[in-house]
Amino acid sequence: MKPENRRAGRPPQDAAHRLARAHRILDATAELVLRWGYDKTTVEDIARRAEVAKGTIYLHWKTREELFSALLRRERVEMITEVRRRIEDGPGTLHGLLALLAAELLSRPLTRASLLGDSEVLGALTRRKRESTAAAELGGDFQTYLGTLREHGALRSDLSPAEQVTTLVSVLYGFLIVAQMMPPEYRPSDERLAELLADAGSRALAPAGPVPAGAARTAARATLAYVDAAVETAQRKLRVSLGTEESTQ
Amino acid sequence: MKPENRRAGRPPQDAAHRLARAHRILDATAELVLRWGYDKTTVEDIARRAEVAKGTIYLHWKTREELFSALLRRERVEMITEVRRRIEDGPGTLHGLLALLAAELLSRPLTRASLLGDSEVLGALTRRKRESTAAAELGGDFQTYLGTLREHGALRSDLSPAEQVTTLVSVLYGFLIVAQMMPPEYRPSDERLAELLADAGSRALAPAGPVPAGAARTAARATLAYVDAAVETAQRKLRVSLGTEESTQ
DNA sequence: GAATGACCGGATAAGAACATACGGTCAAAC
DNA sequence: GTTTGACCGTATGTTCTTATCCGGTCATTC
Repeated sequence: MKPENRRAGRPPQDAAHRLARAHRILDATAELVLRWGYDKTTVEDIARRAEVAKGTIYLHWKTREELFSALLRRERVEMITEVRRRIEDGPGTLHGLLALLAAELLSRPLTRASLLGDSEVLGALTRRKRESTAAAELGGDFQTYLGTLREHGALRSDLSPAEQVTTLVSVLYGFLIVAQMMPPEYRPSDERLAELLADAGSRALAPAGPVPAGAARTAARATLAYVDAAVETAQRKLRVSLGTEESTQ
Repeated sequence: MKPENRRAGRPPQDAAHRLARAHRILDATAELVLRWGYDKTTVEDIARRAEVAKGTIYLHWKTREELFSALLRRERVEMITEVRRRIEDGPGTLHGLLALLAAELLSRPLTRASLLGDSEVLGALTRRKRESTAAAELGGDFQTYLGTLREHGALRSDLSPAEQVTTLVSVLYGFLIVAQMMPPEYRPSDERLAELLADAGSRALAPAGPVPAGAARTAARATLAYVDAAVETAQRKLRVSLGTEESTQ
């Protein structure tokens, strides 16, 4: 309506520009959500901060919710990629993997909030579908990973695969939630917490007898393979959320 | 006002009758809270069901909240007493203690709700003072118990006492909360869950090397002593809540 | 004294009427 | 074809007012 539109339309915008713009929008979203929380962050706020029109956001995502889903998925990619990068320095054990995962989870407010169902930050988004939560998105590959470790004697064999997953998830959640509830003066540092968590988790699944020769090497390979797969999965889901790739289902 | 009072006043009521009546009121409270939840259960409902007048309840407790506190404390006494009874059949290990505690917690709706902060059942009571929650009421003795085990080589010594408590509390919470979140078809049975929990908890604190000779016997004695102390503590707090004993502080 | 239940007042809910905000659309501008 | 932002309808607050409820008290009864 207004004739003095600053600049409507024009440069056809190639794919690279489109992608950069999507990330700019996600940057703005992350910043505002961390400051005000999901409930109080409006699409218009985001548009203003990303310096695009509101309608432009809807050229990328069909609904507000899909926008936030993309944000969480991008965070998840960053997290698991960082784990992938740092795991090469370590021994490639379950213990090491848990410690890295915990440390990364603790240092990323959005991912942590999404995992813990922190309604302070994520508001109504928390109460939504639990299926597509971080646990579920990375959980599928995880069970097969544990299965591999078990087959090679790197894990105890008297728990079913499902029970092993339950055990690890419980330990993970337990430490994160309890730490959050503790008064700060009693709370261990994030590094120490990651260590305690990894310790408890790996001990819970440690094999009864001595580890077979060569199991360490096999385990390290399986761990790396799992993390690689998890990175791949996370990236694929992110590409779907960014419209870079069609959803295959 | 009404002249046709069924029967006001009379039998001076000795202490035994008083106590029996207090328990009748608590019975009624438990039943109604389990059915309707804390928020929806009124003092008048309770009075009606316990067949006393509303004012009579205030002869026992100064406020509604103190009444519920008494209820939770009574539950806690029953729980820990049952643990005390059943632990004599077992080996008196930390593993055995955890398994019994978990099993009892899982089978007692009110205690479980109070521990998990289940606002479905306990409503506003959940959001109140976290200090006097089950964890805190039994936690003091617990840390000294773990200290004893550690001194005798029955626990690893590379975690501080506080870290040991944090670890066990995290494992306990984690299993209970995660189980509650799982879809029922994946959830292990309560017995199995208690077993997994006890396994994870005891392994997390297991000593590095072999257990010193005689440590098992010492540990069993310490475990029994702890449970006895916990029973004693719980009973004392209950007596305070029932007006049987003055609060000493 | 002991027990009762009518009664009190503050808190909370229910309802109505109104205002605002926000997710999502689309005709117009380039 | 791309981008925009005014516009739409609904969902969500806000501000009153009114009604009900319920924790706690206490004069009355035995």
